[in-house]
Amino acid sequence: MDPQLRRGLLDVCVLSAIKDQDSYGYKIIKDLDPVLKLSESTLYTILKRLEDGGLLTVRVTMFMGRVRKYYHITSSGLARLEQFKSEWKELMSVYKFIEDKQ
Amino acid sequence: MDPQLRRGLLDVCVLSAIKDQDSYGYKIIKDLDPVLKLSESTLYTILKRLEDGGLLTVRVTMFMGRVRKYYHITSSGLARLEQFKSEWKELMSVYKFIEDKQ
DNA sequence: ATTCAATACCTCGTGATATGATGTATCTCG
DNA sequence: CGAGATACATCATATCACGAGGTATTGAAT
Repeated sequence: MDPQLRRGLLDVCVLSAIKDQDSYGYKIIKDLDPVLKLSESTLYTILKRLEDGGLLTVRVTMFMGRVRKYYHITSSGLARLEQFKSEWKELMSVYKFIEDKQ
Repeated sequence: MDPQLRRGLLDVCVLSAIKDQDSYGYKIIKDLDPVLKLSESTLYTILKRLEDGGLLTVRVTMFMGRVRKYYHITSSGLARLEQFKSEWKELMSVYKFIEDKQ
């Protein structure tokens, strides 16, 4: 897929992945893999940005001797997902314009 | 609209705007305005990139004492629009994933 | 015992990019 | 004459995705 097109979905995809229940980096990548391939460097960049923006919070845990960081969506994160739905409608109308030309 | 989301559409919107008939910068902005607001600096950056990529060609003309550059879509440009349609399907499947979580 | 894959985190540098600010020049209308 | 529309362009900045590379543990296979 066109990288530009991907970008608009990255943040919301990650937020979606932790929406129903808290998750951690490695698992998010595996969960999203069928729908969207993410490298680790990309994901951790996104997670950091979302944390800085207050869209999620982090909880550090230990599991089998390894550090594991659980990410939890905030109300702002949920609002972002909500906002995305309306933005998608705008996007669809732009797409319609392009499609009609074809 | 989320700037990230916009980005994926910029190139194809511009290509769409010149698809049916050659056009020039100032007119492209006016034509796209109802569907997508573009600043001049943004558009000229895009046009330059599309030209460099061989997706369009430029023809310099004079009109009423002013320089006017007409942009013409190439077969690569048309192919890009074609490709966009299939990419949009991929994008829709990602969107479905996000939507289903809501 | 050693090797290798899987799990799990992270940082740094690079290249690509959109955009505001700014500049140049002409035509038209009041 | 002055303002607004027409029409182009460049530069600096900020944002961002991503590959490359790094650290460390567990568990299974050789």
